[in-house]
Amino acid sequence: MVTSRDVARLAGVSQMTVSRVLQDNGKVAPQTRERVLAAMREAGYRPHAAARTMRTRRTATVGVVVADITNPFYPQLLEAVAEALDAAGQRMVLWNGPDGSGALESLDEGTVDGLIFTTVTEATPQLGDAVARAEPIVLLHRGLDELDCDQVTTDNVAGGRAVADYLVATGHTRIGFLRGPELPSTARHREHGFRERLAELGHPLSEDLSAPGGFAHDVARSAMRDLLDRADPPTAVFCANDLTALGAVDGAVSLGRRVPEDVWVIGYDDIALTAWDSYDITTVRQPIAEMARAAVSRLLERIGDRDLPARRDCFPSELLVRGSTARTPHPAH
Amino acid sequence: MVTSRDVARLAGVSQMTVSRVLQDNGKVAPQTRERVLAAMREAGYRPHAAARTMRTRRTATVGVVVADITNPFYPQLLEAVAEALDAAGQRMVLWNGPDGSGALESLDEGTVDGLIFTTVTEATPQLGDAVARAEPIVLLHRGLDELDCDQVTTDNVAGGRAVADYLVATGHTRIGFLRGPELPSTARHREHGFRERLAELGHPLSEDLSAPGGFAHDVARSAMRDLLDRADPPTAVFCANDLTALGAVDGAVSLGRRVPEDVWVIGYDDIALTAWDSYDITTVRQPIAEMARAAVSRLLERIGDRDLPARRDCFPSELLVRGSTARTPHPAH
DNA sequence: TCCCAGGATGTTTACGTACACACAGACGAT
DNA sequence: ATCGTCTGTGTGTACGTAAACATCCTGGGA
Repeated sequence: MVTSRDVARLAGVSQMTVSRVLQDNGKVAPQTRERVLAAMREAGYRPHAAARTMRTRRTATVGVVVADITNPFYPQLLEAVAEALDAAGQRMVLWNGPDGSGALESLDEGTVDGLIFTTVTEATPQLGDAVARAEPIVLLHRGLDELDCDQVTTDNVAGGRAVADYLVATGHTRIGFLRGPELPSTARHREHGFRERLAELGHPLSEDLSAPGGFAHDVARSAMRDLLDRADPPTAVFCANDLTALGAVDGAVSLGRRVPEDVWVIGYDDIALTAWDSYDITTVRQPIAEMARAAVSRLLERIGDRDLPARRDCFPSELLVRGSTARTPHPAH
Repeated sequence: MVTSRDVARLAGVSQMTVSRVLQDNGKVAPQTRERVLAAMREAGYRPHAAARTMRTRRTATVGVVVADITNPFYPQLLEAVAEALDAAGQRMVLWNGPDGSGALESLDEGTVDGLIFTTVTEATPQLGDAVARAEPIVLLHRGLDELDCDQVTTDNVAGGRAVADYLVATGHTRIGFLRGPELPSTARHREHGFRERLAELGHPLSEDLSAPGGFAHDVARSAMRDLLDRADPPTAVFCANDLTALGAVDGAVSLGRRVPEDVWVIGYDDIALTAWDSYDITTVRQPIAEMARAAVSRLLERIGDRDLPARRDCFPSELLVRGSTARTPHPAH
């Protein structure tokens, strides 16, 4: 292995001067710097990351936690996060799975400088402790009301309300709902806004048309089949997220029902798939790339200064009407 | 920060004894070990990863390179890789993008112990050098014939041949092909097997029914539209991968054509989406989880002993017939 | 009873980098 | 001429862990 000492010897300077050239901030005479750079190239020198980390307490690495990478929403989010991190010269360690404890351990071991959680469901003691110690942690996409830390989310309540407005305005009265899991803030807020606005408009959500859709395709598919098999099925179904909406459409398709002729379907997230011809699903768009960039820059700020006050960024969302709803007049029931 | 020295002081032993307890291999008396473990818990001790790496030259971290994480195939592969790494106590650093040079640099800086490339397209000098230095590198999914390193792939030639057999046996004569990019071994081998077998069976692929489908949905969609808009369109189209097949189906749907009544579509990879009702696409299955496990265990072996001879694991693949082909009799043309 | 084997534990040091500090030389102000 | 300042560079050391080596102690065999 080639060390900075070897480079120093080759360039006829001290090891410290090599280090200064490396950091590119210290004062080094131009011709000395050139000599050192030449020696580095000649020796094929690469600084040893662990040694640098040892001194600086920085890893240039950020951890990202995702509950389920096979949900197409997360690859889209991850792509944007990865791009922002890459632009900032940071590496990305990925944890897949509902349990973020591995990531928190890594933070304690100094393997990463900070963490982005995209799928928190509750403020575990471990997470609460880390936040209390002012560890650099940003919640992206899903938030936690009770936790005082940086959070980057969208206004899911407003999104839910927008869907309610839309469905009532288009004349629906038998409105179904495939709800998500109980804990994620996204699912809770969407449901809350949806229910609240429906009630305000005089069409409170009928409990027998509300079914657990999970955040999974197969769960949503069978829930949709159950809804459609009733004597008086819903004319429109709002789904907790896009993956659920895809499942709902497939549930309808599996029964020979047509969307939107027999039933309207609305999702949430605007994953790429929903725009494809076979699905063409009305959904609520989140500004994924902007959110990812905001989360990354916020995290890097906090890594630089842990004393910053926690901030909550809430991005707007937008209803995108596609073929699963408006392109056909709503069937009268 | 709590160090092993603090723990040692608390337990009334030397720092080295703490280190021995940590490694769990050295000889430590049971009651001493208990005392040390108690002190660790009391102090909330976490070993400092960088310091350990400094001494052991091991990071317990593996890098994974993926060209495009939004292609649903890769999240499925990544999920399996992540699970296998997690089970082995390894962290995963992810690089998204066609360029793996960042990962190779990380290897040089000692940030990762080894690399898994899932989407190599060519043996760049950088990659060749790393392999020549016996760096732990495994190619997963896509291979490189000319590179002497560990590779875990499927028999894409056999897969291509199986599709040719199937289409000819079911009576197709006007067979279309949406080819993938030129470089990836998967695309090349599938095409080679497909062409070869078609020729053997007396139905060589007609060049005017072969179109560039890329490995992207939108490219495939418009290529399919072009094919179907011809005076004498194909009765079946084989696509370079599933994402391409999804695009092909959507291209057909966008023209009001029906699958399989108007045209058959076959993909490759068996991503979860292809089994969903709205697509229901015949495809060639790869044993994704097994491959991921093989790649991980192979990489860890090589990290342990760089002198192992390079090995190539080639897994079998299997044609899965679904609704995009066989469920309806092939229309006579 | 003595000695030695072998297990348990301690001491010293090195991994490669960057920080704190020291110091030499150049140059301008007094 | 003297002093102080500033720039460029070198010296010593510390980060936290684990390897190598040293040392202590216990117990069993002669």
